[in-house]
Amino acid sequence: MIDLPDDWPLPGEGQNSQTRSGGIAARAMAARGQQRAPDFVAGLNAEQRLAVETTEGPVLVLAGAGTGKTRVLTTRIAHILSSGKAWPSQILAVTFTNKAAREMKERIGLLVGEQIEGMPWLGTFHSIGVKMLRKHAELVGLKNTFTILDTDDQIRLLKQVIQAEGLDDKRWTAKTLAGLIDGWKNKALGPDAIPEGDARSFGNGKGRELYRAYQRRLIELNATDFGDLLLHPIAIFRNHADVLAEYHRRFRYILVDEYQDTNVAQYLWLRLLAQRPDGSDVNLCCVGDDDQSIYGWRGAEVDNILRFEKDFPGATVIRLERNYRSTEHILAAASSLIANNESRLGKTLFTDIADPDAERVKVHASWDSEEEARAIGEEIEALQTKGEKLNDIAILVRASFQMREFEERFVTLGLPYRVIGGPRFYERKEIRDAMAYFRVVAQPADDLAFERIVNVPKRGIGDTSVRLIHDTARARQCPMLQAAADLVGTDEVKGKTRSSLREVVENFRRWSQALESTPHVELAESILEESGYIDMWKADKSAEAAGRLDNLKELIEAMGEYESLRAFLEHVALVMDNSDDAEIDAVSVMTLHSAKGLEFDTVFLPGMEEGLFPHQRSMDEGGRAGLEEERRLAYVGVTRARRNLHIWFASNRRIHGLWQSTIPSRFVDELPEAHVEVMEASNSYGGYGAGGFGERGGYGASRFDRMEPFGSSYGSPGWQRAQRNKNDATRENWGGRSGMGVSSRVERIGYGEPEGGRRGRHIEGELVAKSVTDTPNRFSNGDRVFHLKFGNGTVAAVDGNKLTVDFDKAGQKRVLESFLNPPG
DNA sequence: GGAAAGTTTATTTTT
DNA sequence: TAAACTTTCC
Repeated sequence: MIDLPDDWPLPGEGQNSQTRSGGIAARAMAARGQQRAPDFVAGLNAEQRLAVETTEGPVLVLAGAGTGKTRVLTTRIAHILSSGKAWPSQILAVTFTNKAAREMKERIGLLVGEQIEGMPWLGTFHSIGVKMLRKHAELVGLKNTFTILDTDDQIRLLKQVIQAEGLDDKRWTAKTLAGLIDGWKNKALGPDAIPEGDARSFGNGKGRELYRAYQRRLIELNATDFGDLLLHPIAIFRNHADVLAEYHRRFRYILVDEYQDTNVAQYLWLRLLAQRPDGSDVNLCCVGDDDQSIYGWRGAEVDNILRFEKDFPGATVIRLERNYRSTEHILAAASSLIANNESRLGKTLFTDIADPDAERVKVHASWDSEEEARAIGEEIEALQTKGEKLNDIAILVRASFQMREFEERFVTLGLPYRVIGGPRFYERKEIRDAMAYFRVVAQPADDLAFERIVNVPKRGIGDTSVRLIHDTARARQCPMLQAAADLVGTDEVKGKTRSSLREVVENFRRWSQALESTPHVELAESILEESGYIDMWKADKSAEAAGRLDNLKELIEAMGEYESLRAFLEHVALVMDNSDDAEIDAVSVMTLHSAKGLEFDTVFLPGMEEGLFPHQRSMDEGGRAGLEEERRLAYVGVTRARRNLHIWFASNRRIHGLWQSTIPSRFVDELPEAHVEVMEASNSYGGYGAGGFGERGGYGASRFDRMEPFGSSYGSPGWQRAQRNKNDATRENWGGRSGMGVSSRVERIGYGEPEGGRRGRHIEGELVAKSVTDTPNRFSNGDRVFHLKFGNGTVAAVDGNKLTVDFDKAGQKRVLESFLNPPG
């Protein structure tokens, strides 16, 4: 990926456009025999077909959920290629995520006949930005070896900048400033362009200076942050007409996926590329869904999509409303929900597939979040028994703290699940440390990386010495590595520190030399060995150490797939994907945000309560717009389901450690009654309100207490349900798993009393424990054991039927004996 | 340099 | 409540 001089004439592509041979387009045509226009559009509906065939002029495709958006996008590209309208290298296709880019590549490959490598300009905004910036880096004062900093580096750098300004970095945190700068960059504002008010609001009015100093430091470090990957190209386009003209000449078609998620910077970047000065604009096609815009808080401007027709006069707007994913009930639920939003272009999904057996959307109430998790767990087990694939089931939550309860439940049930989202591989400490070593080798000016690892492992180069190196470097305007090398020759550092530093400097010199000659995987291994980094973890006897060493091994292995160390570093900076192993059949648990673009047969939406969903904070901070974004998020959730949708709300939920009583989300009441089935509690007693236990004494006032029920809520499913269950709470049987029933009852009663919640919880643990204690312990200290979720481990302590186990991978956990087996 | 005690703060996340 | 982060103390 490191700059090739030029990449558009592809191997096999002739100069003469009449005699194409070997290119993708040509291959596609050949594959189709003599037919001029391959029949890609055959299986498309009229609107999709229009979206594919309207290749000229600005086009906005409003593609509702499940209407074949990706299919349109990929077919459109295939169509452009096969009809000879453009070479692969003349098409710019941008996505937001690497996953989407990858998927598009694959699908175009399938359409066109072969895995294509010929779409050099298909990628994420950022990866295309990097590509452009590597080519023209010097125009903004960078070298083309520049490093891409991630959020962590960014914050560390900002901290230094704040301190250098003589500000208190407690009062003015780097994190806050990072947020501000990100916001400015999303709007494409440089230090000189930010509003005065913004500039004054931070750091005793020094906001602007800090931003400026940060940008200066980035250039000195030969580094960019994510925002710069778009802002630098924008600056280049604006200041160097010749460069922009080159891209104008190159691109004939521009396609943008998820247009509703673009921010101002991305919009400007696109517009610069799409609008030629002579008015013969590049053909722009944006695909998106205003109803699925859920990233406003991250700078996305729904307005971009709402304004499209004004921005690009004469635009063709095509609506895709025919849904191929969900049942009519689910679509009706989605439509009725989203109809409550004001700012939208307006679409209504429909399906032609009549399914008389289709189940209505099911609304369930539960007493609290724990019961919610338990009941959903049971429902999933029932589905499993019926032969449903766990892979086709998902639990989508508003906030990640909700996931824990499900996880705990699933571990107990031994139900395989996978959490999507969560901490990424490349964010782990050991990986970042290793990467820091590699970064210094690849780019010696990377002071942030250098600082990170000069004293890792500990070599006696403490804060004082690091500061000295830092200050020396700043004074001489040279990289810290250089400054360190100079200092070694002086008396400014002494003793052990001096010899350690000499070794570090010497090591980096040697590794840098080896960079061009040694295979990069081999080099990486020696770096980690010779630096003592591997030994550091080998010597560490904490639970995680073994796992960290494994991760390092994995890192080195992953490296082998890239052609050079630099290519690998770039991959890590830009493609922080989580690989999910689809081979295992497991329930997916994830946030609604990460569910966008996915679909499942059965979807559970727990936590449908005012304050959680819609989230209180969105409403407080975003007002009406905030609420509408929450509703779009709910819409995204609903439209993920193909056949079954289960909506849950609990009457009580623990928020910041305090039990709060909650009321059903207004979104529940916005569902159409005809398509909803309010579920009776068959084996549990849900219900709204603490009414069954008399007054809500003991909990303290909930902030939801003051809220009025919404609209005509009394006739609504949520409310009816609530009324019915009000008084059932103490009666019903708990038909759960053996041993648990009793405990639940105890717990439930416990909740009725002030502070009973905690006690109930505790009691449950005890009871569960007792119910299985009859069998004598099968394991004792030091035994090797296997756990379905945590893998192999060694028993560290036995306490009744609860064992403390040091798992090789997962660390120390307390688990029930019954979930342990002998290894092997 | 590290353990212990105290303090703070609790959406959503990609690149 | 509980996890992350800071400060304090040896």
